[in-house]
Amino acid sequence: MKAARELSDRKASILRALVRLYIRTGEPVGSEALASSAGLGVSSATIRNELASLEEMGYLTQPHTSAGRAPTDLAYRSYVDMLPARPRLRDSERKAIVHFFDEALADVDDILRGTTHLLSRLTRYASLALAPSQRETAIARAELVRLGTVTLLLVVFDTGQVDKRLIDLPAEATDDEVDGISRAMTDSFRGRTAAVARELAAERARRAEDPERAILSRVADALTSIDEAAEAEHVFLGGVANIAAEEAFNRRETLRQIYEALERESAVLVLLREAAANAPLGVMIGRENRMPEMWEASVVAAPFAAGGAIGSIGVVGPLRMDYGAAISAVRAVAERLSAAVEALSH
Amino acid sequence: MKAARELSDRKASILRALVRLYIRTGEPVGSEALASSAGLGVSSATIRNELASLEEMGYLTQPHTSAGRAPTDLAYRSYVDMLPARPRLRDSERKAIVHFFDEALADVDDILRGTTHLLSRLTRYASLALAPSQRETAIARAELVRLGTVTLLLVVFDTGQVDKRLIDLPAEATDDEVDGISRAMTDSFRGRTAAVARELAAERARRAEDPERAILSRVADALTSIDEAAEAEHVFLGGVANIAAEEAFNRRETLRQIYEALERESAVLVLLREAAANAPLGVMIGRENRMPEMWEASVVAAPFAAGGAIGSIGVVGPLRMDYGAAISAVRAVAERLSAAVEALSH
DNA sequence: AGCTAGCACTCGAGGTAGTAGAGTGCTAAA
DNA sequence: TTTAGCACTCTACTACCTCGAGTGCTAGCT
Repeated sequence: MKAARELSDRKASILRALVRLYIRTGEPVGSEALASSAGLGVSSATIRNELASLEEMGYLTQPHTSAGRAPTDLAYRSYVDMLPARPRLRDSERKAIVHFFDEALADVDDILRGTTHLLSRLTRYASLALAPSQRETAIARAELVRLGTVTLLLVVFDTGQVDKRLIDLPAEATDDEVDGISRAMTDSFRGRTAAVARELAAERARRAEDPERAILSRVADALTSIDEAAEAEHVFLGGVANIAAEEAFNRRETLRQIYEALERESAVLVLLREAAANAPLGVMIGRENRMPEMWEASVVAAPFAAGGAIGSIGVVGPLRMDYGAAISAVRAVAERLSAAVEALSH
Repeated sequence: MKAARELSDRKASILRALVRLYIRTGEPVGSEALASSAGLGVSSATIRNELASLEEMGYLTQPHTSAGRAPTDLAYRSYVDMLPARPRLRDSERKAIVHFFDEALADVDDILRGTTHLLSRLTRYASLALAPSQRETAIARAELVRLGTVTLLLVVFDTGQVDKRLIDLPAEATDDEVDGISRAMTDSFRGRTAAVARELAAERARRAEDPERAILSRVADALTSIDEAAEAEHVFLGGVANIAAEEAFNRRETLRQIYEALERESAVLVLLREAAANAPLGVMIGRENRMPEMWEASVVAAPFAAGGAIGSIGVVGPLRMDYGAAISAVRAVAERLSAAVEALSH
C-alpha cells in the first residue's frame, strides 16, 4: 500500500461512487457499473484506467482478475473524509431522537443505557456508550451503611451516579463510632473528587487512633478502588444482535473476536476513547483501530460534554457500514445528549 | 413425534451412546459406529433395528436415507434424565470455583458479575445470572440527596444492592424540609420492603400538607418504580462470545435470535426463572423453552438462596451441549454461591 | 424368538468438465 | 487524452459421475 498522495478530482469522484456502490451491494464493483451510475461523464475504458491507477495507489483491491474492485481501508478513509461535514438527518430520525430526550427524568446511567438502544435502533449497528469519568466529578454525599457483618461505603456523585464498596470493619468498632465517622465523611468529602477524598481519609487515618484509624484506612482503600473504577464501570452496550445479523461479518472468527472485544470493558473503553478523541466526531476504520480484533470493523464515535467531564457514544459496524447515516445519527444524538446531561447538573 | 413410552434397557443404552457420540462429533451417528463404540455387545444389524424403532418413537431423525441418525429434543431429554444425579467435577474446576469464592469482599452484584465469568470460563458457554429479587429484601437505608436542580432518592437494601431514582421536587421545598423528610424516611423505612415503604410514604403523603405532601407522593412513585424494577434490573451476562464461536449455531438467523433474546432483560428473566424453577437444577432443552428464539438452544440453570430470596444462574449453549459438564459446573457454582451470599448477610 | 451376516439400494459429498459471462488490460484510432 | 473494440482471464454455475457411508430387508443361525 503506497502513500496516499492527493487524488485528482476525477479519481476522487470515481472512488466516491465506487465506495457508495460497494457499501450498498457488498459486491466488487466493475467499470461498467460505475460508468452507468451517476454522471461521471466518461466511458468505462477511462474508468478502467483510473481504477488500475487507484489500485496501484492502494485504494482498491481485486479479489481476482475478472472481478470488479473492492475498497481498501484507505478508500473508506478517503470516502469518509469526503463526506459533507454535517450530513443531513432524516425527519423520522430527528423526531425519534427528540422524542427520546423529552422522556422522563433519569440519571446519567439510565440515559446512556437508553441512548445505546436509541442509537442501535437508528443505525442498525451495535452501539456503545461510555459515561463521563467520575474522576473529575465531585462527591455529593459519602457515607457508611452497616449491613449485618459488613459495611457499605456509599458514594453519590453530583451527576447522580452511585458507587459503592463493601468494607470489613474491625469488630470492636461500635455503631456510634461508625456513625460519627460517616457524618464527618459526609461533611468533609462533599464537593471533592474521589481522589481528593481518598487523601483526606488517609491523612486523617494517620493522625487517629484505632478503631477510627482502621476504619478510615479501609475507607481510603475503597476510595482508591472507586477512583480507579470510575471510568471502567460505566460502559453500556446496545443492539449487539446487529453484529450477528451483519452479513459483512462472514467469517465466524471475526464475529467471535468482535464479541469478545465488546465484552471486555477495558477494550470498549479504549475503543471509544480513541474514536471519540476528535470533536465533534471521529471515525476509526478497520486497521486504524489499535486492537486487531476490530480490524474488520469500523467505529463511529462522538464525545459529549457533562459538566467538566467528557463521555462518549458510538456505533460499531462492518467496514462497509453506511458511514453517512452512522455519522449523522451519532452526531445528532451526541448533541442532544450533551444538552440533556448538562441540564441534569444545573 | 409419538408419546414417549418407557424405553427398554437396550434402547436406553443405545440412545445414550448415540447422544454421547453426537454431542462429541456433531455428525449423524451410524449403526456401525455405535457397534464398535463401547460394549453394547450386539451387532450393527440389531442396532439398526433398534434405531429404526427409536426413530419411529420420535427420539431420532435422519437427515437423509444414507446418513446416520441425530438426536431430537426428546432424545436429549432422555439423555439428561439418565445422567447421574450428581455428576463429578474435575479437580481443576473444583479448584477454580473454590478459588473464586475465596476472593475479596464484594456485594451481591459484584459476585454475580464475577460468577458469570467463572461459569463461562468453566463451560465455554454463555452464562446468565439473576440477582435475588429485592422485592422481599429489607431496606437498610433510604434517603434523599439534593443534586443541583434534581433530587436523588437512594435506597440501600440489606444485601448491599443499591437502587436510585431521580425525582423532581417542587421548587418551594427548602433544603431543611427535604432533609427532615429524608431523616424521617430513613427511620421509618428501615427493615421494610420497597412495597411496604411505598405504602407508608403514600399514606403519610395523604395526611400531610404541601410541600411535604408533594415530596412524599413523588417518593412513593419512585418506590413503586423501584419495586417493579427490583427483579429486572439485576441481570448479568458473561461469555457471550462463546455463542458466536459455537459451530452448532450454524445458521445466521439462529445466532441473531439468541443474541436478541439475551439482550432483552425480560427474556433472560423468564428463561432463568423457568429453567431454575426446580431445585437443585433444571435443564430446558430446545423447544421446551417458551421462547421460539431459544428453540435451537438449551439452558442449564440452578437457583441459589440469598436470605429469604432466590436468585439463579445458568448457562446457554447449543442443543448438543455437554450436559454433563454444564450440569456439574452450574450445580457446584450455585452451591458455593449460596454459601457466599448467605455469608454476606450474617 | 431374537440375532446377525449379507446384500441391494439410496443418496449426498466431492471430483471433473464444460460453459457463460463479468470484468479486465491493451491497442489503435479519434 | 479519451474511447471503442477485442482478446483474455477467471469464477460461478451446471451437469455428470463415482465413491462410500449407511440403510432396510431377507434368510439363515442359535
